[in-house]
Amino acid sequence: MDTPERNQIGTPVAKFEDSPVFNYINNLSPIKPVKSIHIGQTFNSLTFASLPSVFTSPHVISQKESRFLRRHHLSDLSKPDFSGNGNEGNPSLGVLDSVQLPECSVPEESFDPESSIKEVGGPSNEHSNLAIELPRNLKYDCGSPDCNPIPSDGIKMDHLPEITATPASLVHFGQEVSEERQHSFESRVEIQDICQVDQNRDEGAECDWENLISDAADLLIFDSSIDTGVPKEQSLELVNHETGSFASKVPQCNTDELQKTQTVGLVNSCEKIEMEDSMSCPEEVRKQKEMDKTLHASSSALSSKQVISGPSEGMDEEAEKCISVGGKPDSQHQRGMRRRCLVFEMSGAQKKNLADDSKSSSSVSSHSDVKATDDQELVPLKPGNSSSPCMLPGIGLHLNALATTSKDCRVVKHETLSSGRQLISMRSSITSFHSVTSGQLTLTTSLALNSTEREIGPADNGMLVQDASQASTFGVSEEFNSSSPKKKRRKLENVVETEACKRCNCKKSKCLKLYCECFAAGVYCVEPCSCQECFNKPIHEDTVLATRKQIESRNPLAFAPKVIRSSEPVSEIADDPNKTPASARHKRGCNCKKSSCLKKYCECYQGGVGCSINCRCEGCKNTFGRKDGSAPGGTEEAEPEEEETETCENNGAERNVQNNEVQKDGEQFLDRALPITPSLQICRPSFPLPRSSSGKPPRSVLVGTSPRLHSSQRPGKSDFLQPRYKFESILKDETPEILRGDCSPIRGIKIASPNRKRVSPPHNEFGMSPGRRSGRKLILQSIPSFPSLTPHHETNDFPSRFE
DNA sequence: GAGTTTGAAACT
DNA sequence: CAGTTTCAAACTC
Repeated sequence: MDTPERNQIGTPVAKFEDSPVFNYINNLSPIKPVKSIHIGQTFNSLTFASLPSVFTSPHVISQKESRFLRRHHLSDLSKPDFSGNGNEGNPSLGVLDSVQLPECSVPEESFDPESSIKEVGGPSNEHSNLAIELPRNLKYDCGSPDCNPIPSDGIKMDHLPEITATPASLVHFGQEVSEERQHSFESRVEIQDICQVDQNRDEGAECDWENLISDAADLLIFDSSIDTGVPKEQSLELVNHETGSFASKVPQCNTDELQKTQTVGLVNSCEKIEMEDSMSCPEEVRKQKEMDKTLHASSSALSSKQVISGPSEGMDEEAEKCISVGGKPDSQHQRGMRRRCLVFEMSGAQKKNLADDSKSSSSVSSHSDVKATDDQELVPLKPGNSSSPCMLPGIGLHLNALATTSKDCRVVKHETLSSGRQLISMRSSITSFHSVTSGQLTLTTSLALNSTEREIGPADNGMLVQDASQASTFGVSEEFNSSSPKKKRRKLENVVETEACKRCNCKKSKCLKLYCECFAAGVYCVEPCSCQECFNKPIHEDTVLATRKQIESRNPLAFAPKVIRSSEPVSEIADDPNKTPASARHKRGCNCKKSSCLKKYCECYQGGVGCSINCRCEGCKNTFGRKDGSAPGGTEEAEPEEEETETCENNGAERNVQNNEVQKDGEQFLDRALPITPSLQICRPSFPLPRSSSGKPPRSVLVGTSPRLHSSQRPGKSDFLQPRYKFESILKDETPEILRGDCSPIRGIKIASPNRKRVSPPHNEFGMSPGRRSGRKLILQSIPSFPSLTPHHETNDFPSRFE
């Protein structure tokens, strides 16, 4: 296969070389180059490992450049159309323009759209152009050249070659620069194949995918930067030679997007690369097999790279770069910014997930891999997820805890994916991740599950919410990934409704105090915010982080999720006593005096949870559960921490109910409960609860990266609740699914009671009810919520805990 | 949209 | 730790 392709490629190249002028002309007129070069280029880039030809031949370069430029132009052009905003303070745009102009003396701007139309051969409609441009623009914001999602078939055909060409060119560069890099690209390509397979399955969701892709592009960009790690610089340099800074950025983005984007052309190219044998349409089975292989390879590569690249700082820088590149002032752009901030971590997590998946159990491999890819895509979306403030309410400013982010991403996935598959993938990913860091797979897995569940919560709260605006994309992604889209949708909707619109109206706090909802949620302020003198923006990242640290130093729990939520919407909770928030409570409790805990002034009520012992409210009438225990739904809520434990143990029936709830919610509740802040998530899991006499875990130091860790532990009473849940979740996780059995109710009972008893050594640190709590507490301690963060500690802790 | 109420956060 | 002040959301009109 290689030889023939090479030959084919070679001829065109030679031609071009012969007539450089022709090339230049071609560049000017997008139509010709695309048609003539289409096949050749794709094959070339893909098939040829050695790219000297590319470099030698100005044609190729020019073409590439032109492509990049075109897209840029398109994005720019489209920008005004969509956003109507010029380049708002995006220096990058200006740079891009400058770059483009010199190279393409002929105004491609007007040209490009037309060219695209011409290429298509179909009737040229402005609408069609716009449609095309939109995806491009979106992608472009991300810096990705994906034309894949092009709506119209004809358009697709024409554009595909171009797209493929870019990636291919990238691949070439990588090869030349370093074999490692090439490997990474190939792996990416492989990943793309996987994505394609998924796409094939979900052909219906293409439209959504476009959005998703665009959204994900941001994340992807980060990933790319991370993935490339050292090689990244090389790639940048190479790119720079040709197109300049912009180009350099673009290729990275492209690669990332390519992975996620699923274009036929890409698929073919990928297949060619890896499968060279199967030029014909590859079968899904084959693809899957290959995907598995590729995933492993890619994941390994990615993981290694990630480890090397590490931290958020790099991430941030790149994020900024990407943003600058995207350089669109549009609301979307801002969203992207926000997401990035929040998602960042997500992206990293995604990468990790991939690697993890590959590493993770072979059994899951094929599915998990696929899932992983899907998850990645999903993750970005969610962050819109985020609750992810959006995505995640608390996820925190993002930058702080990268590790957390990864978890967050996972969590997000978890939420989206209620299906076993997803869970599995999650586990695997987590496990692998942990293994990398700490090396304790088994423990980590269980923990990971817990963490993931917990994480879900945060996503709901904050960061995820951010993307809520993009919920549509989510829905698509969710459907794609999850076997039970309905639930996911529901959750997403809820999230969107409740937290999606995190916005503040701060006037004096500069959005640097907990008064600011955005800041408190760990999210940057965004467009919808009407704050004044806002410092809670990526630009002031340092300030934000510093302030955050200060606040955390004062109160480690400051950014912890205030409310441990149940997954169910408030309405449901209220309606359903069984579902009640027994599991959900406000950590610190409220202090309401006049609102009777019946208004949103009450944080408990606002969080849709019942008041607990922790509350000092007066005249509590919280519909979700009264402080005195006379909760409408049940006594459960009344006194969350202590009562819950007691009730569970005391009342068999109640216990069952609770267990069921817990188990049911297990995923949901736990996630929500703990979740809000990534830091918290990390912290909690990683640290044993305060039971240790001091209350502050020694690990804090490790966790140390984020003060949050401390917070997680400290929390006093409320924390116990969380641990408990954690414990339950852990139990679930620990027990193999098979062993667990499907019967939820039974499961819950069995699992809960036995484990607790087992674990419960006689500890009454808190002086709570002795037996039960102590056991739970111990369990909680034993459970290292986040091994990954504190590998050493966890390793140490694990043996003792589990034993 | 302005003003009031409310309770958390911040401060002392 | 308690009391006070500040703040911004929630609420009312």
